[in-house]
Amino acid sequence: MKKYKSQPVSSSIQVIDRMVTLLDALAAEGSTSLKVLAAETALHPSTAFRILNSMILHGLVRRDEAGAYLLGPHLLRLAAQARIDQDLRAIARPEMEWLRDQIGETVNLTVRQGDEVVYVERVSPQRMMRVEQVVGSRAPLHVTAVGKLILGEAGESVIDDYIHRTRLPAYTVNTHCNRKQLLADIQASLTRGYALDNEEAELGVACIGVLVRDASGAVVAGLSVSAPVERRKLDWVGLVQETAHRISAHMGYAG
Amino acid sequence: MKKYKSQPVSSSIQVIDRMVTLLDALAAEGSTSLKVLAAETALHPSTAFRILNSMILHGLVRRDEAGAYLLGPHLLRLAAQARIDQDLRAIARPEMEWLRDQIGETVNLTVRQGDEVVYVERVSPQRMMRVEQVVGSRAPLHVTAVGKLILGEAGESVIDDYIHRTRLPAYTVNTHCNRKQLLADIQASLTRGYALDNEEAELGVACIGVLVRDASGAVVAGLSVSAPVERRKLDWVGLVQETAHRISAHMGYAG
DNA sequence: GGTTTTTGTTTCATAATGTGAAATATGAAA
DNA sequence: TTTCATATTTCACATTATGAAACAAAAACC
Repeated sequence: MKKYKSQPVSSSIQVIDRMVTLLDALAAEGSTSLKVLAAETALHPSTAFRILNSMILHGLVRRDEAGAYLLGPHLLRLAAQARIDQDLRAIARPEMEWLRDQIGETVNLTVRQGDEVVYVERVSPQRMMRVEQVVGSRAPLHVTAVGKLILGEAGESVIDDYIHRTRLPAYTVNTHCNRKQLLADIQASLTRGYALDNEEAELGVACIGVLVRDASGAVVAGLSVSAPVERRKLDWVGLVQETAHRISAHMGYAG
Repeated sequence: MKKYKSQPVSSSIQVIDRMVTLLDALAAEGSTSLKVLAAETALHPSTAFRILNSMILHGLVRRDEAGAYLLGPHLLRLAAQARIDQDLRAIARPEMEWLRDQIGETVNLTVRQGDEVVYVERVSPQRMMRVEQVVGSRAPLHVTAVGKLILGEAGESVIDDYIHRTRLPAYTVNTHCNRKQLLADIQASLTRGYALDNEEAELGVACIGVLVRDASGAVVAGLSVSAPVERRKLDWVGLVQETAHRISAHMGYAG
C-alpha cells in the first residue's frame, strides 16, 4: 500500500456532522423523543426527523414500541469488526515491547488478509540498523514465517489452491517457489511450533514467527521478530513463543 | 411517550446511503485503499474520499500508518450503548418468558434513565385481565419496585437530591410522598433483596422487583412482575430472584 | 536514477440535494 | 367533544454535495 501525506483534512460534510451529533445524543440519552433530540442537537425538528429516518432505513437507529428513538443493530455489526482491529493491537503492544526489550530487534504483529499477511502493529528497537515493516504493508503468505504457519493451519488442499492462484512468485533466491519445498518447510514449522524466514522475502532479513489464538482456538494473528540475518539467534524462539502465549491468553485462549 | 404511526418512511438521504455503503465495505474488507473502496461502492473516488474524510473527523473511520482505511473507535463507543439496549433484551427475553409461564403474570424489564425507569421489554400471559406497560413508557423511581432498589443502591445523599428535585409527586394514595416513608421502604427492600410496589403507581396494581447486574457488578436493569394486587403472591419472590440471577449471570455477573 | 503508471488529494463550476418554514396529521390530555 | 403537544409531510429555495479534471505524491518499471 502506498503511503500518502495523510494529514487530516479539515473540511467536513454537513449531513454527516449532524448525523453523528444525533447518534451521540442518542448514545447519551439512551432512548428519546424527536423533540428532545432536536433540542439537544439544535437541529430543526424536521431536519432531525429526516436524518433519523434515513438512519433507520440503514439500521443505525431504530424505534421502540412507543416511538422513542434508539441506537440500532447495524452499529453492533460494524463495531464487532472494528473491535478485531483495535483490541488485538491494544492487547499485544505491551507484550511486544517487552519482547523487543529482551532481544533488541523489531517485533511485528500480522493478520491474514486473503493471500497476504498485513502488518498491524510494530515495535522497533533503538539501533542504527534494524528491520522495519511499515504498519499496513503486506506480504504474500509463502514468503513470511507467520504466513507459512497460517497456510499450514489451513491444510494441504487450501495450500494447493493457494499455489495455483499465486504461482508462488519469488522474492529472493531463497523463496520457496515449488510445492515440494514449501510443503516440507510448512510441515517442519508446524511440528516445531514456530516458523523461520531465511531471507525468503528480502535478502539479509530473517524472521522467527509464531501464531496467536483467541478464546475459540482460532488463529487471529501472528507474532514475529525480524532481524538482519547475521544477528538472528534461534535462542529467541522460547521468548517469542512465550510472548505469543501471553497475547493468546489475553485474547481468551486456554490451551 | 406518545405512540405515532411509525411506519418506516422510505425516503432517504443520499450522503447517508453512501456513507453506510462505505462503512459496510470497510467492515467486509477489513482495511483497504481508497481505490478499492471506490470501486466496491461504485462511488467516484473523489466523492468516496470526501465522505471518508468527513467520517475520519468524527472517528467513525481511521487510517493506519500506510494510509489504509479502517473502521474507527467512535463506532465502538456507540455500539457499547447499543449493546445495552439490544443484548440485554435478547438475553433477558427467554428467561422472562420462563418466569411468566411459572407465575402467569406480566414480567417487565426496566432500565434507569435519569429520574425514571423505562420499560425496555415485556412479556405478558394469556389472560383476560393483566397488567400491561407499553415498552418505552416511563415511571418515576419512587413509585416502582425496581426504582426504589435503584435509589437504594445510589445511597442516601443521592436519594435526598432526588427528593429535592422531584418533590415525590403522588400517583395514588399509597405513594410514598415523604422522605421518612420512602427511606424506610428502601432500607427494608435493600435488606430483603427485593422490593414491592403496593399500588403506589396505580391503584389495583402490585409488583415485585429485583435488580440485574453485569460483569462489573453494576446495576444494568431491573426485573419485575406486575399483577392485579389481589393475585400477587409473595411466594413468587424466589422465582423472580432466580430469574434475575440467571440474566445477571448471562451478563457476566459472578456474585 | 530517471520515466511511467498508479493512486491519492484538491479545485471548482454546476445542479442536485438537503434544508427549514409552514401546513397537516396524530395521539394524549382535559 | 375540544385543546394541546408532538410527529410527519410538503415544497420553494439556496446551500450543499457532487464529479470532472487538474494536481501531487508514491510506487513500479526499466
